[in-house]
Amino acid sequence: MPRNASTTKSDPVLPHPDFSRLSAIQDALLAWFGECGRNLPWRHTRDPWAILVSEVMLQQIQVARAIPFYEAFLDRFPTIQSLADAPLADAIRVWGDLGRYRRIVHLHRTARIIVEVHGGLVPDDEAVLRSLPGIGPYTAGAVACFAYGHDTGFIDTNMRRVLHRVFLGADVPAPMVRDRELQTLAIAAVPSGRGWAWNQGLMDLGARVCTARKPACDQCPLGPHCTARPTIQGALDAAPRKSAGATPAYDSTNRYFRGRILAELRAIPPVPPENGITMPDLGQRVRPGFEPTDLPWLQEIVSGLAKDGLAAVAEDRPRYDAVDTDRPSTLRIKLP
DNA sequence: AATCCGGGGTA
DNA sequence: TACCCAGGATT
Repeated sequence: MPRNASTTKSDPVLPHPDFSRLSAIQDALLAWFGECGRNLPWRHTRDPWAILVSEVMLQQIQVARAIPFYEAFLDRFPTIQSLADAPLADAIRVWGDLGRYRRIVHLHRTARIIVEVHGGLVPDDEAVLRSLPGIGPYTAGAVACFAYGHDTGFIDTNMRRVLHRVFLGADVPAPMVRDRELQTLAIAAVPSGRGWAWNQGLMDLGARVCTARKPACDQCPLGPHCTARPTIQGALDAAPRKSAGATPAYDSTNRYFRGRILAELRAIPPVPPENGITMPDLGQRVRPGFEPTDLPWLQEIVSGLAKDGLAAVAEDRPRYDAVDTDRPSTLRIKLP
């Protein structure tokens, strides 16, 4: 594969990927996947909408955790139209406490764009997919392959590790391998006509055999063909330690309180006369011992949520407040 | 290039 | 505790 010849001067020169046994590797992985592949809900459908929902949910969220959320979300929003028609607040409620809440805002926007611009059909072109909110190189490739059967290549954290080890070896430092180069490799490795099973199999192998910490090389169907196998243990032992300082307790982080605040906002009934919650009330609900001096801290986090499109801030005025100038305006927070 | 985003599982 | 997980947007 003439990959190095096409790289620019600024790119590091990588060892030539070993494709000499590509055919045997393809056969071995496809056979293993047929026998040992995971049984996952989104593998029983080719509905592009269901595939898109699954891929967005699975971005940095573990498979086992995503499954119940996937079922519940599609039960409530079985079609693109149903999500596009729904208020964002409904979508946020159905997303529940899955986390990564900006993604439901992006998915909601994407559903509306697909309805308004693409005739309600999920695009099958990766470049078009990448132009949609919340869809990057991985998700675009996954939708093109898993929904439309395109023989395309893409990389997630599992596939990156497997392709790196099998074709480049353990001696190539991970930082040297750029995403674009590895994606080029991924595309070149896809067996013609078998892209769906190949890419699903790569992910399963990375999740169950070729794991980050303890790869089970003796049980790996690609073991005899793997470039990294002879040196993988030494490379893992020599892996540099990353951490520099103590990580703060999670329940003191911005992230934790974003989740807590959104849980409170979701719990507010979506029907009148409920109209959000005041800042002091919100503070007392999300943080024990909340005091008025903590209001700026809370305001900061709420502003961040509002900037992400996850919260709306409205002034709650009495009906004839034009004459009531002494009354301080009260901010009420709710879902957008 | 670095940081942020949630939360749960694991060694 | 620190790392890991079917990434992407923002600055």
